[in-house]
Amino acid sequence: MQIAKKYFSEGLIQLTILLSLVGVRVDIDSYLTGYYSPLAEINLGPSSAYIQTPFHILRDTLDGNGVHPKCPELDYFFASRRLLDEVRSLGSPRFPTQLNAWLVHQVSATDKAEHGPSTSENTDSSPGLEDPGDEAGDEAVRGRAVDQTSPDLGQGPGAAGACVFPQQVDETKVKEEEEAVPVTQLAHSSTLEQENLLEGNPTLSGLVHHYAPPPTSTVVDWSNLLSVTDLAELDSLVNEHLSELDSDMTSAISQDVSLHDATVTGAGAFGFGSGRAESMTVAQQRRTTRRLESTNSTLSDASPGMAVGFAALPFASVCNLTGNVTSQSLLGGCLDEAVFDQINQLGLEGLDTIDNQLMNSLGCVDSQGLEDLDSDSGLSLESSYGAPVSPGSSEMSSSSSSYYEDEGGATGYSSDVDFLPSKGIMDHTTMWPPVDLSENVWHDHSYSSPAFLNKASLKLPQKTERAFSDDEDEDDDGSRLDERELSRDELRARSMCIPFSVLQIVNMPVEEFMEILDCHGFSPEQVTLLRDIRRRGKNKLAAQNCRKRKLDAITGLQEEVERLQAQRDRLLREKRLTAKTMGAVGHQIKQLTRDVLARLRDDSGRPLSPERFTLQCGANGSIVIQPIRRPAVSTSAGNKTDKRKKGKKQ
DNA sequence: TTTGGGTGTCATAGC
DNA sequence: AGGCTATGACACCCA
Repeated sequence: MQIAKKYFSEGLIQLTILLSLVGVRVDIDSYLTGYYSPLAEINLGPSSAYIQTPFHILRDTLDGNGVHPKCPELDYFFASRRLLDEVRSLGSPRFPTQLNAWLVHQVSATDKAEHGPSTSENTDSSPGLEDPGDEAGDEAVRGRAVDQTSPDLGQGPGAAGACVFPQQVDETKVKEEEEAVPVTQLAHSSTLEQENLLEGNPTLSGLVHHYAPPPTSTVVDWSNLLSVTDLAELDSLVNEHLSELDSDMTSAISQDVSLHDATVTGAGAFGFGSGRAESMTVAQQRRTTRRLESTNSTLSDASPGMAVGFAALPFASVCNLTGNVTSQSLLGGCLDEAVFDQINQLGLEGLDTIDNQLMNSLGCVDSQGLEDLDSDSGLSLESSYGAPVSPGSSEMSSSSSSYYEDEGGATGYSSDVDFLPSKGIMDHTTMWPPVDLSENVWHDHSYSSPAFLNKASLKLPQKTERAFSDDEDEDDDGSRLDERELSRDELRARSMCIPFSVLQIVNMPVEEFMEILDCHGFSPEQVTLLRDIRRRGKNKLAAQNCRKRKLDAITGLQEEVERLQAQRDRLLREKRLTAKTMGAVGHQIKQLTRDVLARLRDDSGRPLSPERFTLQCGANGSIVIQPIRRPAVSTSAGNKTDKRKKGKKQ
């Protein structure tokens, strides 16, 4: 046996070198020499191989081949990188693979002498695995497992037995913490070696691939799945709930089989990888393909019917529906309803996201509206309507000369001439200063169109034209045009001998307006008219502004509605896809759980019944085998409680 | 004749 | 207290 171990060790090293040279990640030293759990790698941040080393990029490029494959840092990197690839390729908990290796370890440590063939051999029902080549491969795995086992591994989980039941938790807890990482590494290493050995060995690879259907389309779709880009949010969410799950794992009764390699790392890997998933190279896709095949190989080696490959097919096919798959489909780290709770909370998060986006979008509208509301200027027509300055603005009011500008005031509809000037009154127009007569901008509907600034394009109400045409047919065209443009207030002002235009009255500062009222000796009627003209003029502009803002708000809301509808449709599609994916993952997890439990043995050597036990995964990677609580127990307890309550009532 | 949009004006609230 | 702004409501005009 020592010769066989030595043979396999040396051969493994050589094979590792060869595989590394051709780009296949094989890491033995990382698990034999150091504590480099992927969780620690992630937590350590820059020290993490996944983060710090650029080899994961260089490795996939031609330039990356320049890195020596036996570089120690590369080994560390390959350890985490391989784990990430495994998780990425599987998209589900890796515990079958790891537990498979763990069982190998168990057999090699304790039960080999008693049971002879390894557990994997016992569980192998595939006829192909009965092939001598497979026996050799299995033996190789066993040999490596034994060979790589450090002295303290003999006291590891294998020595502790297949299952650690609750009463053994206290005794083994400390030991588990100390030995979890090495055991995990051993498990991973052995499993990986098995995979890589299968890949590197044509015979074994062919055998395994015989049982692991590697549909190319599925693999490619899986790669597409990994190129999902909308996973960051889900990853963060899942990470949070993984920590919550960790706190809930109060009854750890099994060995730490480092499922966190698949769970936490998986979440972290997708969290990190989602951002750059789009840039996944062809080499990565090929590697992913190879990983998936090797994963299938491993599980097919154990139980073809329960192989992950079969279970992953619907999952991958579901994920094939679109590339926009949420990360729940890729997590698979939680084995219980927490996954679906995360999905549920994902929906809430999504709603929150929608709400936030909606609020942000509405906030823009509101802010704009508030800006308008808070604006001292009642007019914001400067940019929209060609009005140079808001007449009602404080800035405008502070400028004593600005109201003489040619401002596009709204034309009052002079058609409603209830105060038509008489001929005598019209004579007062000669008393007006020339500047007033030259300012025909009163009637300018520049609010609606800047073109109204052009007098030639003025469009006067027919009624106005008709009204003035009755009185001023004999006037020349120029003066008649001026009269046509007079608003009702302008006519009133003229009739009241007020030597100011409406525009002046409206736009002059309040101080100046008050001074005019006080110093010009106007009669009370004239003062009232001046105040009314000013009030109506300002209110007219305010109404124009108000309507403009209303139209803008309506337009903005319509655009917002369209955008939200599109977003809603997209989220609904994602929701449906996520539900399908999670259903497939749940099914897969159930299958894998049954597979794992079928491989485990209790103290009497009988396989654990899936009906009696279940697997729970903690955020720290620990796998807990928990007995299923019978509903009848709780029911009976509930009945007892009810009886007690009834007794108390009686 | 009806209808919808545009506009001015009034009333009112709030600043 | 008075002015200003915003806005709803109303009336009118017009295509």
